[in-house]
Amino acid sequence: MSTIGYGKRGASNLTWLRNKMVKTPAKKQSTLFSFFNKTPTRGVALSSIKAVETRKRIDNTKGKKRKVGDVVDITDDETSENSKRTTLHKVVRENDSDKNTALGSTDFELTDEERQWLFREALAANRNYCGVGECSSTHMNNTALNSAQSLPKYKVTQERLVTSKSVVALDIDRQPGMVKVEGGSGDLQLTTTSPAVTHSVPVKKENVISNLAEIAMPSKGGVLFLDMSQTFSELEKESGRIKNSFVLIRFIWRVLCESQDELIEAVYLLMGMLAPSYENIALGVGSASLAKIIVDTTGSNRNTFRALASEHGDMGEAAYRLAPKQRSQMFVVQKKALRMSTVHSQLLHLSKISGSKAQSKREGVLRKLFVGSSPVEMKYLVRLCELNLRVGAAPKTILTCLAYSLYMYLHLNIVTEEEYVKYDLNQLRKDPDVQIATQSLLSAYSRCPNPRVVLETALRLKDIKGLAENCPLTPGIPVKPMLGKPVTSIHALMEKLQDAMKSNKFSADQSNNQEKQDAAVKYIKPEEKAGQEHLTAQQPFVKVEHDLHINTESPSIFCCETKYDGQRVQVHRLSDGTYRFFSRNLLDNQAWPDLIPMLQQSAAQAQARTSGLLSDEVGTANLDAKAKANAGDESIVRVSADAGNTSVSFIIDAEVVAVRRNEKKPEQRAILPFQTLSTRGRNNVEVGRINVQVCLMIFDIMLYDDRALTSIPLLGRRRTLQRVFDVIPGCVEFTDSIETSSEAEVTAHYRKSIVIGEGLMCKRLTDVYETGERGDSWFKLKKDYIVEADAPAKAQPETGESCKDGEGAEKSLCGDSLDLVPIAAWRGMGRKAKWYSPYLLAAYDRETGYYHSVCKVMSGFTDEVYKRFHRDMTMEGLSSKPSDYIVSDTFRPAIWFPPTRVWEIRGADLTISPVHTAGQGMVAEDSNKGVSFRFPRFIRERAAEDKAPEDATSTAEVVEMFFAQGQKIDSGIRDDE
DNA sequence: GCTGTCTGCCCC
DNA sequence: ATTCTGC
DNA sequence: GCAGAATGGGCAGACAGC
Repeated sequence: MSTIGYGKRGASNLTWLRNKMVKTPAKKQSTLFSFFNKTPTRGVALSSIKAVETRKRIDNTKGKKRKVGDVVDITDDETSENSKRTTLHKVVRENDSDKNTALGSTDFELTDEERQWLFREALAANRNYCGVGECSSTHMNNTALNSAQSLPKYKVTQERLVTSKSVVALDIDRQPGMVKVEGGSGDLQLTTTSPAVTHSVPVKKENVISNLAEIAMPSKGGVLFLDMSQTFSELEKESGRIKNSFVLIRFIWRVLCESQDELIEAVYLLMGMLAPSYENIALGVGSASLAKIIVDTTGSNRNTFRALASEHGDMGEAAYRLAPKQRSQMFVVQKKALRMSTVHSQLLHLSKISGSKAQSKREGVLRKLFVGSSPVEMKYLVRLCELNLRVGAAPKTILTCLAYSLYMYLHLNIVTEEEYVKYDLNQLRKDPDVQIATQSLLSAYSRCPNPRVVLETALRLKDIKGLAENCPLTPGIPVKPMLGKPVTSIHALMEKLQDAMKSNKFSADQSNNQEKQDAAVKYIKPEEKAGQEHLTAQQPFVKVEHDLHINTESPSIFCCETKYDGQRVQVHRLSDGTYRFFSRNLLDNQAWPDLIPMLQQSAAQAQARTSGLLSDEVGTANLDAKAKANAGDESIVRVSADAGNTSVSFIIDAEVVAVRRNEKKPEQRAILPFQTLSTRGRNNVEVGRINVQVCLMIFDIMLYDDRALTSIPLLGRRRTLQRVFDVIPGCVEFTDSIETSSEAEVTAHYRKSIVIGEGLMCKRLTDVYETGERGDSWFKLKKDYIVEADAPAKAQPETGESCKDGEGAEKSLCGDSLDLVPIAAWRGMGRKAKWYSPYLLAAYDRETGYYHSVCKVMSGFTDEVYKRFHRDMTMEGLSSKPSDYIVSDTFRPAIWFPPTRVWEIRGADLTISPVHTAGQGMVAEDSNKGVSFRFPRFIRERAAEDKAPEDATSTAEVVEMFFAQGQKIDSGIRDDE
């Protein structure tokens, strides 16, 4: 008997065999083949053992005339034992009344080519679409049963099984509920267990496959999803970034050479994406439905799956382990090799499913994919569905590797294996030319985050180094926003800014670059005295002129802006006058139609002001009245348009905040908390029914009138901004900012900013807008980052207590922390699978003696601390929830703890919580809502003698603190004038 | 039509 | 959002 | 210092199920 199934095979075996294969001349491969049959490599072992039993039985039947139902093995040629020729015998029902199954008898041999191919397939382990073999009827039935049962919820009616001895091809066709027999004899009857549907599949003559190669070989070559899955697998095993990047480079290079038509899909999948983010693709498949589908398609059950997923901290791994590995033992199972483009299009298809029964339709699509995949493929299909590959290579790494691969392919013209292996990738890494190419691609992507555009541009131009220039900023396509880096004290901030000045970015090189990149802007290098290391605060150091005639000179080194607690938006106005809004993560954001007339007004006023055309109509426009108009109402647009050309394109960076702006008394106008903003509708927002008013706080401009401003310094961009927009109080404003070089002024602005907003942003005025994230020249300072010792006002006596506001005391300049009791925990996922994560924390109600949950924490623990807590607290663990713990019953932690510890937890704000129970009923009218903690993180464990659980922050204190900050927010009136 | 559950390259 | 880890 | 990973609170929206 020879059976080639598929299954997990040790890498060493696989490699060894593969090498053997490559090095063995074709003639000898038949020998190898039989060796393979008898060698219990993992995954074939089971079949091999059974093969022995089978062979014995066959020996007993020798000499008898074969009848239908007899077992004929695939053995070495019976007539010449030594020749090792392999024959497949097919014995089928002759004389069968059922015409569908009367097939006649066919014997055929494997050609060398076919055998070789089969061998390869077997070696490829999970390229599973080929399994050849036959066995005793008992064995066959069992195997068939197993095979079929491993399909989603099928069971096989045994007595109607195909009668042995045939090459049967099952084409599952990735159709749940559809199993098609393409060859063989008899009926294959499969019954689904849920729902109860029976498929009786007659084996038709026309489906008999006479040429094994025909069925077994993939329709075309190229790089398959299997190859991709194995690449992922390799990445996960290794931790070295460089080593892994070589694996990726090779893979992408292979795709370039062998499957270029699928390159884009491949790159998307590698990046864990399906489309540019601004296309707002969402699969609608989360962990719950994924779990269900995995359970279904592996024929497993919920508890087994859960246990496995929890043990490994990974649903993909659980799927991998549950996926049937012996599926094709007795069949030649042909499933079309899963192609990367198929995976991509099927997943994309998921996102397009909506409406009633959407869930089951999505499950159907996924089932098809899963059933048609091998374990490794399944593992990464699961990960892809989670859009979280976690193989240590996120989009940026992929893009870097893509640049290398493209470089090798396009610039070095490496297109064959021989050429490839000759190349030293380590050498390549150091090549300045390659580095330029890499930077160029990354830069292109950050300005045009659309893999398809970048790739197609590269392939069209056959060039990567010039990619950046050929992927310009485009209104309508979001750019990656600059992000701020947290700093923990004003002192640290000043140091960073000074350091930044020393490593002066204003080298001659850069200014040349800027001139090249942006012809519209002329940058004049600051005059430098010979030998001067860096510029001092006293001298004007930036001067930018461009054709907006903005004179920008400033003695200041940096600017400080209030950081508002709202939502980041990138606003684009296209030259046709349409507006688009993008979120921080570059999603197309439909939530702000009411901003359109405001911006239009602001731009029109500015235009009128600067061109001296300010009309009364524009100047006195009652925006509040107009803002209530529908977005489609052109009144404002028309009025503004009269004032000048307001369809000039722009891209600006801003924060949307919720405001109360329509109050008559100015002191009642206010910026509202983030939680209020978040209650606004998200899509199909109708201007007339908006319940939360918003104000746009603008702070940067990246493009104006189709000219990129990203390469001019912040100072120039700020001046441009102030020129092309007018403030409309409560609607469009600039962030409250100062330009300064003095620590005292920074501190003063910080004090102001933590009242108005959530902190301070500090930026060097010399910095260009570096789309993408690598330029960390923006710093953010928030109250809760600041540690006590570094607080600007050293008003707090050193008590060892956390930095908390005392009653009546002046507000401290550092954030809140709570002393909470860990009462439960879940098991971590991924790299935290060995530990508890997150922990559930509670405050103590001193009146009732109950513990009420406040938040979960997963941040702030080092691995060591995780280890220690896991070790110690497992022993303390309780199997069920103590009755004095008041927590939402939707929480199902893995373990509960007695109240023995107190942890200091730091966070930003206290929020009204629909799930946490501390202060329940005391903070929101007519509701049972409690209080929770935003951005919680673990700081340290308090010594038992220092603080007992009963001394932890009480629920009453939590409520008190909530109201204390609430007052602050409500009274935080903007200084409108 | 109401409620509960799940999802989100969600927003922070 | 925050934070830690490996490179 | 970067890149990656693992998670926090809480909202609207979309479905499923009654």
